[in-house]
Amino acid sequence: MGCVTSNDFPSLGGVAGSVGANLPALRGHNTALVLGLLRAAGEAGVSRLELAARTGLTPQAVSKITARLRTEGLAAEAGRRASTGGKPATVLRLVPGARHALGLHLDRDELTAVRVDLAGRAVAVRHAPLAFAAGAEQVLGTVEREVAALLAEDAGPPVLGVGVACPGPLDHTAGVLHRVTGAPEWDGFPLRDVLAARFGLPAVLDKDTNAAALGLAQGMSAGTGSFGYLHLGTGLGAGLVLDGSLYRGPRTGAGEFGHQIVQLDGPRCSCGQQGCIEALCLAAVARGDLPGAARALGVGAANLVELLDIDRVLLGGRTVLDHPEEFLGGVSRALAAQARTRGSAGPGARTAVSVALAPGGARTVADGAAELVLAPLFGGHRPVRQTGQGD
Amino acid sequence: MGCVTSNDFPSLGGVAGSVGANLPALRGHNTALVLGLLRAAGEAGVSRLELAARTGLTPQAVSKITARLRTEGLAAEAGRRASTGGKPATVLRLVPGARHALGLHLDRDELTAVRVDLAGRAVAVRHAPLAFAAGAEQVLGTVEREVAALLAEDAGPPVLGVGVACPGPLDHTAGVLHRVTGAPEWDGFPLRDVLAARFGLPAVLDKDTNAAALGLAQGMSAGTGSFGYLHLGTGLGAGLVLDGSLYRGPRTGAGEFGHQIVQLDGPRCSCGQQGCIEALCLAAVARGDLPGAARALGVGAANLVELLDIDRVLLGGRTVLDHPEEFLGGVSRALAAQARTRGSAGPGARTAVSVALAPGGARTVADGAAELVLAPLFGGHRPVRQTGQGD
DNA sequence: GCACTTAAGCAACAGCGTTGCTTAAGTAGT
DNA sequence: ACTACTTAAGCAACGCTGTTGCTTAAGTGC
Repeated sequence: MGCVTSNDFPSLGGVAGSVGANLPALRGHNTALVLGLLRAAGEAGVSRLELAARTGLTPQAVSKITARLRTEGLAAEAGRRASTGGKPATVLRLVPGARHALGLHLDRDELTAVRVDLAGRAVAVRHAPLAFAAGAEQVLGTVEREVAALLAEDAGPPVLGVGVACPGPLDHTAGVLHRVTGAPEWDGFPLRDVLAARFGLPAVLDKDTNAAALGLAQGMSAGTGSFGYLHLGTGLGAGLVLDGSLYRGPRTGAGEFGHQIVQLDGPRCSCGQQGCIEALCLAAVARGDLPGAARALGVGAANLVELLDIDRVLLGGRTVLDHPEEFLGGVSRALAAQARTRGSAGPGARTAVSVALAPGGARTVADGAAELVLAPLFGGHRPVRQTGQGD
Repeated sequence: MGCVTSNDFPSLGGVAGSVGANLPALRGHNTALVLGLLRAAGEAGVSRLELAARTGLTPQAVSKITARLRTEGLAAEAGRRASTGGKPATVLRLVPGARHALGLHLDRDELTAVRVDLAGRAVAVRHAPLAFAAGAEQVLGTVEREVAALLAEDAGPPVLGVGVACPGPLDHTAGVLHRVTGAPEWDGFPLRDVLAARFGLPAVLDKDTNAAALGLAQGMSAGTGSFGYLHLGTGLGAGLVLDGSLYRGPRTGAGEFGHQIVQLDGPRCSCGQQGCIEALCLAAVARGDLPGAARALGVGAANLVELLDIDRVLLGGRTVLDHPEEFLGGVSRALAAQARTRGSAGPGARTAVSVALAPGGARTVADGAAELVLAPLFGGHRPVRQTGQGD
């Protein structure tokens, strides 16, 4: 019988149900894979043979793919490696400046807009005050002005699209906002399509925490692996990257970390429930009890680690950035305490999950928003089952 | 029997990076997709044109694929639909009896072994007492006897492999057990490879909760979607199906639901921490306070729903099965309370997540273990990039 | 300077889904 | 009955994919 194995191709996201694959899809998959490896290699570059080894494709296939990428200007040769006894390998690198993407971070009181290259590095950054609650027209005006400024950069490469990150809740698939706290008139606003129409560019909408997590995922070495990004600002939310890809949940509702209940019958939260992490954290911060806030956050992080087996916890958001030491310390203490309870011998033992501040500081979300546009180019690094070579 | 070797069940994780796809992979993907749709259609069957519409492939491609499946005996024609103005459609159905798979549930005191067909229906079931803590040789002897009995079925179809479900922790990728509570000698035991060698069949090892969740995922209508399976027996664990595929985490550690902390400074748990759901639940059950136990479980379920945006919660395990009404009621009350706090107007509104007992009763895990073998055949229903792309 | 090793490309090839057309098998109108 | 139309499905040719076999390029080591 023929081999009946499943092979997954990376998702473009939002597609309902499973979809068959044809030759263009195959080609796109492999191209994205190679581009992703080129990107991950960064300045150091990769040789064709290394690409072949990592993708499982034949060297000849890699040669064909990289030749296409070079003619499109996305990749270039960049010197040679030292010989290892034979012809020295030619190093290939991504050409970061071949394309750009825009990232918008619409926060409650500020807009951050970035123009990034294919490596995800910002080549232009703009800030502007914003009154998100002031209504659509005013906000759209500000957005349009800042984006126009970024697009006006003289003779830059093609811009692939605009990634837009907002506070939730919203629907990533439909590109529609839901009832933003304190700004009811946005409920149901099709922000993605409106912006796409105004700029004549593809647009992607996602929650700020999701965008940040996606951007941070790019920075991590392993394409696979799981981590959580915890964002403590005016509220508390999380972005989850599971097995190397952003998990949004069926309704873009995943990552509502703030209203995890960690204290039965605890203090009342603004959401109506009792004992939510967010309520505990914000109350502690308000009364100047940073260790208490950090501890509440740490317990939530420990729960997250326990439930999802994640490798790493990254912290961000204004409140965290205002007091980085306290929060890092509190969370890592909570995770260390948790790790101590999981036996310390045998192959099942694991050390405490590492905690760190999310790199990028105040620009984490905007950079991540641009990544919403870039990520599909690079295949999302999802593990794919190896081929079942015919009989 | 062709290509069904242990190579067909590669460790899905652990692979370094992503893998390229070639023509056999493409073919395997589409074949699995079609097989999955045939399975989902069940007795009713599907026409070729419907398959084409759902996969996005051309009718001609579907004809070729289904022709291959028919010659392999995996699919068959089964009558015709009523005409809708033209030639009536030919109905295709999966031939469930074409292959079988075995599922083993090794619990602490009992072994359940099933032989299932391609539809996942049990065609033979065996039970045997087991002393998991009594050591490897004794357990393996019992397993071998029961499996031999199942394999001896006269002239059955080829058996694709053996799925093995155990209490955690363990490593699905390596097929190795970790320190099972109360049975330290199992720590590091390569159960998967030992069983594969003894039976001469591919074997897959996973946690009982994961196996159960995988099996339950098969039963659900939508191939995509997320749900959680909560298992309350001697311990408390969870199996997570996210976006239609089982989430195990990097170290098969996901789903450690029992030690989610929901009460800061709560009662001490056997794990060393305080306020774990498991501790609260078990203590409540021990003192006959079923509503209290159900409430603790409900709060945990609500946290799960909030964090992962899941569609559905399924309950199982002995303790739940002993008092189904109490737990169903308690958990659904907790979820309803949570839903009330999320505004009730606008497109973002969602009704309370549905709660139900996991179908299958005491055989949920064993059936799911068999599904560990079957699932790769059917493609896992993962969303896949749409065709075309181009530049 | 010869043998060897490693890198990469050229050309022919097998196999995938697609396209264009044909055949099969019904319904609906006259 | 007969034609026209609709829908389902197969046959044959095709374009394009990654693969295979071989050749060329460019180093190292004795």
